[in-house]
Amino acid sequence: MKKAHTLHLVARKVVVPSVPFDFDSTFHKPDHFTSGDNYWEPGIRWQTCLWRGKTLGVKFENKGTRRKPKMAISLYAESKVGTTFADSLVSEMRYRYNLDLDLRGFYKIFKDDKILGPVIKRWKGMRPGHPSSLYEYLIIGIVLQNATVRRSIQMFKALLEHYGTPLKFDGKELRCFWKPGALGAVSEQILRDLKMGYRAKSIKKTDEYFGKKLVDEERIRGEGREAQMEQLLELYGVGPATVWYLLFDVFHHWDFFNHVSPWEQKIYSKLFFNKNPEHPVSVKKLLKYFERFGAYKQLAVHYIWEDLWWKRTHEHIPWLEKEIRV
DNA sequence: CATCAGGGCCCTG
DNA sequence: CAGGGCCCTGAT
Repeated sequence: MKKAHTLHLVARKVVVPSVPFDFDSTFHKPDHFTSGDNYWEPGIRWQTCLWRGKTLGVKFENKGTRRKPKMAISLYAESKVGTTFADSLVSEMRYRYNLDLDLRGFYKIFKDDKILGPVIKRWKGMRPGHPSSLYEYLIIGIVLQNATVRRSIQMFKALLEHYGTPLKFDGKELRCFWKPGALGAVSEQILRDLKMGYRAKSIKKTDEYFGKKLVDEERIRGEGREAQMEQLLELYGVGPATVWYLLFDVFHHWDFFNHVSPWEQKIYSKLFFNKNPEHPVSVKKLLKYFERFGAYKQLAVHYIWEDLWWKRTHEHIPWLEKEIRV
């Protein structure tokens, strides 16, 4: 087993997110299952981050309130980092967690909506977002494919345990993602032995492609949705389901909703139509229903989705347990 | 015990 | 452009 690298506090920055801001629902998504690269408790999130080739520990702390947001970002590294580096990391986090997102338009339209209104009230200030780079998200997306939650977690943990770097910082020991290309010496068979199944090929190809720096995430961010979609679909192992996740989580499109996977279909059917999983509402009908949320349809469903998962953290929901199979 | 579908995608015909 | 095959796992 690899020995953990000990990191030291090298920078600390204060960040003021846009108003309103809810720290916990932004930095902890109960449906993003724990995998050993992050840890959350109310008011604090620890995570690892591979940024510009460095393996880092990052700690986010809530130092404000919904209406007067303020937070601290502490950076832990093996050796000193420059101001430019620290600033670039903070700016990346602002992007990934949507800390500057203006939600006022969304709230204004839907604050009195029968379904969304109460949810908005509960989660006012929650941002969508995802901690991963495009490469990292693709690996996660691949292990999500055609697998139940439990199996996906098992696959991701196996990868992180074998190829991730253990980091020790601020009393936590968490694993950091490997560099794109790091799986070059790992054969497809080895990945199969880690029970990746046929996904092994996609993981290999993705790693090889990103290792050669054939994808410029920054550049793709600057492009329009259609162009982004086209390029993402060209990647081996990426189809409609994965692209739909990517466009929301990595590229922050709130208005795009064209795909519903089978388990989500069952959950939406219950949530929006009170239909049991044995008789789910058709995908077509669900998509049509989401049209009511207009330019915010994906964001709206995210709010309702997260509301459900938070509910699950303090309440047993039998029909949901049956669907997710953690 | 055997069989089968699943948070999809690729590839073949 | 429809559908078979794929890894593994848990449900039946």
